[in-house]
Amino acid sequence: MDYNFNEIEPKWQNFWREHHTYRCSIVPDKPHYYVLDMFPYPSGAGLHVGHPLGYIASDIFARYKRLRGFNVLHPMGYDAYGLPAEQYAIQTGQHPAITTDQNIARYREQLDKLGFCFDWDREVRTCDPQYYKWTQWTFIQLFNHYYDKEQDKARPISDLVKQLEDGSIPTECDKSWADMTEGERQDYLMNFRLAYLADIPVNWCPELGTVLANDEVVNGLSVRGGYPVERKLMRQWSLRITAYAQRLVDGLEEVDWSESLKEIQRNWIGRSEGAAVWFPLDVKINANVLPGAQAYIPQGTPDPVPSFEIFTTRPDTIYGVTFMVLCPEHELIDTITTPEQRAEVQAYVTWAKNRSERERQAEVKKVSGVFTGAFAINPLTEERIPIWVSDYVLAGYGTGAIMAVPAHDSRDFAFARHFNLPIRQVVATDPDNLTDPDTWTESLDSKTGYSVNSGFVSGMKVKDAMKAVIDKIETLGIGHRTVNYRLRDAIFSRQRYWGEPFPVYYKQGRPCTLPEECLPLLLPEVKDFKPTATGEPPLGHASRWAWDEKNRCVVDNSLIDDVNVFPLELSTMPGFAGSSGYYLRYMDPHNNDAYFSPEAVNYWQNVDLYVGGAEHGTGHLIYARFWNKFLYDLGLSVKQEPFRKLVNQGMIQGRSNFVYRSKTDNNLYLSKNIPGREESTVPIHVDINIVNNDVLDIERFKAWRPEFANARFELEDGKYICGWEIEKMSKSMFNVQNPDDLVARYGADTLRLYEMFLGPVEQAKPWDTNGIEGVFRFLKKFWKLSENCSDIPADQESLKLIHQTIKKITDDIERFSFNTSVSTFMITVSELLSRQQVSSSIVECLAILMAPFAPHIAEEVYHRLGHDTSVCDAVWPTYDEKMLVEDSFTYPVSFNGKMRFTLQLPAGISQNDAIAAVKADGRGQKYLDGKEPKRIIFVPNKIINIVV
RNA sequence: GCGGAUAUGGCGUAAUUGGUAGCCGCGCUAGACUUAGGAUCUAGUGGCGAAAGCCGUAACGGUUCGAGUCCGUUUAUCCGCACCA
Repeated sequence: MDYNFNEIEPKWQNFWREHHTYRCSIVPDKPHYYVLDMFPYPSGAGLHVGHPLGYIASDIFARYKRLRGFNVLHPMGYDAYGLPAEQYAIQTGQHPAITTDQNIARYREQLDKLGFCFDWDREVRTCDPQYYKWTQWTFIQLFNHYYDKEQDKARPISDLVKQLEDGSIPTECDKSWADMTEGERQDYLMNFRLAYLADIPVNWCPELGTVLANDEVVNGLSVRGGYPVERKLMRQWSLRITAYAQRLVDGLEEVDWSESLKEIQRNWIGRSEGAAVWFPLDVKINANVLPGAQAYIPQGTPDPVPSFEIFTTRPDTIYGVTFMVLCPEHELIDTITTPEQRAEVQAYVTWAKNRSERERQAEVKKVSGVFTGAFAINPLTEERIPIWVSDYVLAGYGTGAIMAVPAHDSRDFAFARHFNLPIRQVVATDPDNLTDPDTWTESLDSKTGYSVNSGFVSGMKVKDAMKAVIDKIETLGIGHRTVNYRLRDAIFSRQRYWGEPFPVYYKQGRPCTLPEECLPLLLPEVKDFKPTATGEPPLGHASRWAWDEKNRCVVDNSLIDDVNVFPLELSTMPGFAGSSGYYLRYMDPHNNDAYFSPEAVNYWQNVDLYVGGAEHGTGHLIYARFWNKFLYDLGLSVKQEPFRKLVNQGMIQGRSNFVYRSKTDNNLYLSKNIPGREESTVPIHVDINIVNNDVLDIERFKAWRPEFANARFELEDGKYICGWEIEKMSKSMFNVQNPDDLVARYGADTLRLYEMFLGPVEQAKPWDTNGIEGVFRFLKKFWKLSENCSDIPADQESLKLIHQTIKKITDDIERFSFNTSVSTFMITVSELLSRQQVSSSIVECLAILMAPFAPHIAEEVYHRLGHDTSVCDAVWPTYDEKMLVEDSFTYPVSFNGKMRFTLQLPAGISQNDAIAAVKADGRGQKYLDGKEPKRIIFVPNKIINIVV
């Protein structure tokens, strides 16, 4: 009988479904293992062969772990909120929920065909109210907690209020807690809540009446429509992820992730050590009447001095400061600008504030700025330093103000050159050979060398000078050691429809959260998915979107009276909200009383293996770690890090095919290798489905599109050979390979095996359908082997082979080397097939080894060998070291490091005996040429090398 | 610019610890079987050479008895960040 995957695969998929083979539950005394895939956004395009790559790898590992006796949690779900469905709704009126359901159904169908061992009883969808109830719940907790820097953890905001009330901590502003009104107190607390409202600059497009993401804006115009976009401050929810910056850096030490991904996260968080230094202003006014300036009391002076704070990573260069720079948003600007400079400064600030992020980034090299007319005093040298404003200083980092040391910072250098400001060298690699900085073409940014022209630190190494200057600054009380992070708080509001509604209503303009018992707050129906005419988010269209505080329910907007009934928040949460905690929900997905039960989280602990794309390095993987750490502080999750081991599957690129159309004759196509083809033709993408091994199916090509119907061809050897190139897999390049087609032609087992055979999981690699025949042939061979085996005891040779195979496959799976596993299977099966007879015990063992990779055929073979339980519940075979011992070894014999011939010798041979054997061998005599070896390197069971 | 990764036949790749470079598969060549082959099987397949042999893991240099593997310099490609003081 032939290998009939069409019959086998649906049969076992049904069996697994009916027997709930992949359902899992807590088994207290059984070791557990949690294998997770990053859940997909169900796009309308369905899966292409690139998507399942990671799922196949994790499926193999999950099945392997189960065979090794672990209780395996391997769930799947959908990241179902998102923009494409909403965009589609705007265009067609189709409700995103319907589109999403359809896409999920299609995804599920495609996934089911591949034979994954997901426990679908645990499926979650981020748009399901029973799921997003907990997303909203977490938001409320974030709102109701602050970060206690002393205890280094989140604590209830009520604890902070208590401390403010009893005066154990003072307020960080002019007014005391007791003097504040209730409203002022709420505003004050907003500075501490982990979810908080703040005015954030956004890309506002008046014409579209909506907020646009950075990549929806190009050159100050909207991508859609090309309308002008302006920067506008809008009140947005943010998450105070920066409070966790240090813990997010530290946590990377304890996870098993690729070094490159850890590095991406470290860079993103951007920890840098340095000093905060107060620079006094050269003005003779009281600090209290200088908005933006703060008073500090220098040692020895009783009077407070108005001053501003800067951050620097190079305190050692403080003697080289020749100007100061404030960011355009700095609140000191208005205060200190002199009347003569006012007009110019105001014009610059307005211009700078209106530039989009993108414009700013595009013109990084362009220097711009303006002098305020004001001066600061260098606290160490007492020099008067001019204060400038420039947008190369960023508002969101440090204090938005810097000391500029043009000799040793390339940005300051460019600025100084542009505005003709002095450049003073204070660091030199060779202090005895100083050159004139005016002749420099670039600054000396390196931290190696010695301080020069730097008062008491002159002559010190840079590293020592840094420490010395900070110590001095701290002694003088004008600054301190500090750490800054590049990481920004995460903006959590989206002016969109298809996302989680905030469980928030506004009482006299101040946010209140819904009672937890009232969750979920359901996403309301709207008649239009676009922003409202007044520029409000789509939820502004909802007529029933008000909160009745008394009756604790959503009511009609007409009832809003600001006494009992209040307006609800109109923004929705971003995509990363729902994906930040889904791995925890999988542990206990049907719990209606809690996010997840303590029993569940105490059993499963964390994700042991997480598989997904590296593109989430600075998004999801940071947010999820933050989310988890917050839940950890709350005592809910039990591990600081959610994902212990992480594997990034590489992208599968497309392999495009081209035909070559003559430049002079639109109906003439030249085969690839025809001389002169390159100059006389243009390449045109051709659908890879009508090309086989780069040979074009001419009839199908003519039928493909009307413009090719009358095509004529110049062939080579009677064939039309197409060109090819590796590109991104995309519809427009006609190089998308749909897995369904391949499953129909070869079966899921073949596809699974082939995707793994392609190369290392982590590596990016091109898809080439041509090779799939090889693994298909292999499965057919394995099938044949299973049919030809007989119930006889296994011979020694076969036992040795199968034990070698067990060892190799086990090692390979443990180190995620699935491509080499497939090749091992091929070798073993070919070898067994060449035998006269094969014991069915050998085949059974092989079936178990193959079960993680090709579960359908393995299940079929396993049952045919007489089992009536699933191969999933078999026991992973173990190998016996004794079976692997060889009694001889084929030595490569080298002379002067060059391998000359091989010699089979007994395994335990001594060096002397081995050399004697070489000398006795005719070939050995030839290379020795009568001479005595100068040196002999003999590594048992490795190599013999003779130096003559 | 900064950070990270990668580079091996016509193609995807293998060589886990410094020890026979090219396993396995595709493709290609020849042959067998066949009415036929886009089925199956057998043999061959890094380059040069008639052979002996020589050369060969992006390039150059180094360490070593021995380097794809370690070190240095360079080049190319990919990814991330990008005025973060």
